[in-house]
Amino acid sequence: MPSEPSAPSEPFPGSRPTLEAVAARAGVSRATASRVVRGGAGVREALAEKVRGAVAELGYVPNHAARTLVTRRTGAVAVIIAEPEVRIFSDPFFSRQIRGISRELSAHDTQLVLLLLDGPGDHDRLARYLAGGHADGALAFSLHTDDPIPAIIRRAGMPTVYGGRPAADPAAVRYVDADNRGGARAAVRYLRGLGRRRIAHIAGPLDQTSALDRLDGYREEQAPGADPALIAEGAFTVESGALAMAELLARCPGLDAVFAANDLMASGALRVLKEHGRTVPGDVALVGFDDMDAVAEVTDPPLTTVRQDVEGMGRLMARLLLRDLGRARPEQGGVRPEGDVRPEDGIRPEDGSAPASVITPTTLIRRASA
Amino acid sequence: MPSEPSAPSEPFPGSRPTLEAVAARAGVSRATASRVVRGGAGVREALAEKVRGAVAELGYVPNHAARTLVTRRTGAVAVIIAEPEVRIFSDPFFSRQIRGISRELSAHDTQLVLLLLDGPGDHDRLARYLAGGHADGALAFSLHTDDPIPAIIRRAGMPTVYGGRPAADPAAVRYVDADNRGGARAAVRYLRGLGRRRIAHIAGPLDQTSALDRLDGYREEQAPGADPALIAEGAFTVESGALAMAELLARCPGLDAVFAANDLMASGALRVLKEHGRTVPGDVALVGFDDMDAVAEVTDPPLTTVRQDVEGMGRLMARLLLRDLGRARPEQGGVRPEGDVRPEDGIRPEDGSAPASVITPTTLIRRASA
DNA sequence: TTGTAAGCGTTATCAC
DNA sequence: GTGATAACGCTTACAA
Repeated sequence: MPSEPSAPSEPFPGSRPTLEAVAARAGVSRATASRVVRGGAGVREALAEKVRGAVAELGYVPNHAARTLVTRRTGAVAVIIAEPEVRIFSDPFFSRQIRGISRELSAHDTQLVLLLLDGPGDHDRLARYLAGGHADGALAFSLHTDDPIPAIIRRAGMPTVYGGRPAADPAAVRYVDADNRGGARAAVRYLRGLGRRRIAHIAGPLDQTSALDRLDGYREEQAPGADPALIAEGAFTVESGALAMAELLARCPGLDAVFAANDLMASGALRVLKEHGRTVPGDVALVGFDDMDAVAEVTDPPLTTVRQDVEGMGRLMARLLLRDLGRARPEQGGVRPEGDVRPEDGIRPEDGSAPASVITPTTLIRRASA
Repeated sequence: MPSEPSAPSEPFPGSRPTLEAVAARAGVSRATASRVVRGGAGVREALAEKVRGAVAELGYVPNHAARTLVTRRTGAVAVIIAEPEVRIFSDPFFSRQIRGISRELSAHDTQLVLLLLDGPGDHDRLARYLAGGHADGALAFSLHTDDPIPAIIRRAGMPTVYGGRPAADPAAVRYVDADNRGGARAAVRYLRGLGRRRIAHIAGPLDQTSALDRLDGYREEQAPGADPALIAEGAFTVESGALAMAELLARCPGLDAVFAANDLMASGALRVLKEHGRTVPGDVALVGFDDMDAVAEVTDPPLTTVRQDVEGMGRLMARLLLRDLGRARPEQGGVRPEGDVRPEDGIRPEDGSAPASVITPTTLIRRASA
């Protein structure tokens, strides 16, 4: 005997209506009801209409667990963020990226499960989570050279896209990164165009590829044989920028420009420059990186800086992953093999090898500091 | 005939081992294997040991969907953030709160599903999501007076805790909020203690309770009959703060202090004060709110401001919700009825009525601007 | 096109 | 204590 002879037109308090109830209500089999709920291909319109009616009256919503159990697809993507450093949350970088990711995922009815790892203790949890089949794919941010997380993810064997080029074996994975090197070059070139000749650099922590790439870009635009004393390493924080600046002033009192690897460090540098009686941009021109508006627009003077489209990068990460999951966006037109990502989205890395990673462009934003 | 006669000692490539396989391997029934996997109460130690061995050898991880299907518990909590305004992501407020939430949830093996709503178009998606039984409870941030989201959540009928006091019917829901009024009072009191007498206020958008409460606090500490022209409304952004400051200077050139409802507006105000030739804190003392370090430590001079423990508030939200879900933390000691939240965590609202909401304390952080 | 029925991997209710 | 066995709600061959 099938469930209720006649389902109530209002959803039950507590237990939600099942497909069985919808089928009964519409006078069809569960199979047909299921077909209609999933798009209705191959069902006579008359019946489909009845089923849709029943769905509406009953307020039916598919049970996700049941569906996942049989399809083996969760409709969810894990976003993995390791945060050994507090820094991550004192700048809006991740927020922005996540917003881009979220937008793209929800456009494809995919849920975002956020995994914030607090330290090595959480690695087990991550492994268990991925193994448990909670998510169909993963988006991860590669932070440090020696991060064990990529290995854990690889072991889980699910499609993954990284945010930022991983330090280890970047050719083996898919990633989306800003054109850090190009952005740095543009910054230095701009300073040179201003007539500056003794351009210092405050680098980020050199176990992160973004910091390394910016340093590389800086070096490439320097006059050959430039003084290595013009480079100081910071940690992407305000304080470290201040420290580095003090060090640079001591070593090279004659510097007339500074390119800092991010805005936070630039703001620290700015403070120290003022304390030492240097005017900005008069005595020293200053350029940052990130265009983190909460900082760059707030300093005095506001920072000239290199902008990266963080939200766009997030969207791109999600899009790449969805493609791997076989859920490329339909409204985007036909999906060309390896072609979902259009030229405007970024620049392909030279190698052009298997996992098509994407490098997104940066722009120099002129404000008052240089 | 049951599945494999003898399971392989290495996990299959592709399909993961099931409980059935573990049971077979250990020579017990599926029921017993299940008991062990879930804690092993009521199973002879010898057998339990065998099962644990099989689990380890096979690399067994429970299938989440199957478990959810029968227990009707997902082990996930939805975190709902509406972001009509870009502001949300240009300040680290949500990032911090989410980190607190994440920490508490993962300590209880609960997943965080992030729902970022991009506008009214996403309301359907939210309703469907909640109805689909993806999550056991919800954490939401109430942003505006007329937000329809609370109604949607209520209709879904799941335990919910709000971040920030909702404008509508706050007594009907559980929430965690900072002591905005108290913080504002402390700020103004401090300015008065400095000998300032014409203290202006740059309020936040008055359709948010946080802005309202800060305004109330300001008013309460003002000398009775203070000039209402000393109040200007902003929008929690740098630019709006600048605009408000210009307006205030025009209306009340004699002002000697400003209390801004957040740091971003304070920084905008600071810029305008300088442009008008006023020194800070010499001519005008300035106090912000939030202690958003990326801003408060970066301005010149750094901001004196009111700090709220955002991460702690996030943790508290999660803890309250977990309690409602019957998953109060064990290591916290016995769970007293309505008593999981200790006094140090915050101040109970006066009413003391049913949904025990929590108000967390604020602290004045002295820097150079006042 | 539509219906029947066999799972999907667990948990939970019983007997034993 | 332990083991059959019936759900849980859905998708999907396979038949009709």
